[in-house]
Amino acid sequence: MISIELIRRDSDSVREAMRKRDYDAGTIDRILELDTDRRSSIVQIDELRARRNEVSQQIGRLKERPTELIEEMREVGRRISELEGNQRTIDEELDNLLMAVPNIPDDSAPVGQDDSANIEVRRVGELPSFEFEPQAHWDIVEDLGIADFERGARLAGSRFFVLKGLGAKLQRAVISFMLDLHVDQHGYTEVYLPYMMNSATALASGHLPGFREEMYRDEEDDLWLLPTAEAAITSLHRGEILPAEDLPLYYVAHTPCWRRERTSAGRDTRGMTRVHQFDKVEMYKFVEPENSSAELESLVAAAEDVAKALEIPYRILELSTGDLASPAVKAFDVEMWAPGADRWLEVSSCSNCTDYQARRGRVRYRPETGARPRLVHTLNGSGLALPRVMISILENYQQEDGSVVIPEALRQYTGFDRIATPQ
RNA sequence: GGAGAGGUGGCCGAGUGGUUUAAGGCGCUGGUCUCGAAAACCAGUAUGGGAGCAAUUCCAUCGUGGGUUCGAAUCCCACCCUCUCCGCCA
Repeated sequence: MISIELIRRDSDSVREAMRKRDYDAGTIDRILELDTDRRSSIVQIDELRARRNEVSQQIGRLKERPTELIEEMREVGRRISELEGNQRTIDEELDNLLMAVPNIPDDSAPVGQDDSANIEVRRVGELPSFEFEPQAHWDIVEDLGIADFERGARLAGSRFFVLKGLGAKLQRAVISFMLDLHVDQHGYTEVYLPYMMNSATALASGHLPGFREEMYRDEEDDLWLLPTAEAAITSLHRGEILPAEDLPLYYVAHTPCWRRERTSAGRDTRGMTRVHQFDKVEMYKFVEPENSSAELESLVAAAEDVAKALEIPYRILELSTGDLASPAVKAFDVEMWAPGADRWLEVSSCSNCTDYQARRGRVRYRPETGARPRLVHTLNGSGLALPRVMISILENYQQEDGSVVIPEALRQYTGFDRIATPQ
């Protein structure tokens, strides 16, 4: 949520920002209208309440019940209820609109309508060349018997998969490797989270209302399966006022992520490039506002470190204004090279959300004793998404004999250095 | 799932319809005293929203949301959470 004060103070620049994001700027006018209504309604209600408070105290001090005053206050009470009902309607519409407005893109973010306007910032590592025709991961996993899409579909439907034998163990190893790297090299604190969240949590991160159709839901208990750990971690400090010395807070979590993928039906249908359930290691930061730009850089660096350690070629893209997630003001994607499929795969998205989520979740800190609380800034980034990292490992490290060599950095976690025999 | 007990400010804790603008204590901040500190004493110490150039002032908030009443921390209803016991269970 962006601040209503900003919309009041500088609605033109907010409208301009919405245009950059291809978001309907018309809602800004409606918000301003409702804000005016809301404030005049508050003035009326508060005046009546002040009068009622005063008179009621008077009545309490009197020995006898003044029936005329009581009758008058009864009428005032009726009027207050009426106005309150009206204001609830205003507040509800205002909240709904405000909650749907995306964050203001950073001035430095490249302006564009969609991902075609993203900018490649840098490319690291040499693309591998093969003496043979490199296979795509869906063939590699089938030949080695380490993943099973048919049985995944049998259990849960299309776009679910089963990992088997050394394939399952490889994923487990990569998870441990990434968690350790972030904890040991970058100072993150590991957290284990509920894999479900309530609506208040989804609202704080901005996944409600915007991501509603993408999430799986348990209606009966008002629970949502995490589409990403980011949603949960945002609410770790929901409603808190943190002491300044606690900041910055760095968290890292491994969770499965569930997505309905309704909007991308038909895309990436082969293999495990785009699936309904995938594991991810997620990094998340709560920081002081002044530092969030620098913190975004180091967040990207931590994500990159995984690719570097695995010795897989990757590139960094800066997202255009039209491709930013709604809480983000600036974001970078990390894409790993997949030589078998002959394409880049997005394995991470690192975003600075400034105070957008902090305002929704009321996550604040006190700069110094006695000072007024301020909203923190939050950042999130994958570090990294498992299936696509698995794909990159399999496709980059495949051998002519059909086996796959395990990257050096992973071997202490896997306990094996090659997957050669079918599982 | 069943029964019972609870949820009050940063913390402890009083408060069962009206000078409660939430007692008292602890903590914290500032001050006096001191060479300095401790102790003692004095003062201050929530969050959000509104009006106002401002000083200031008003409103809301005692788990959450409704309700009763001129008036609710206090009474009623629903829900959430914590604790104890029982049941079930990895």
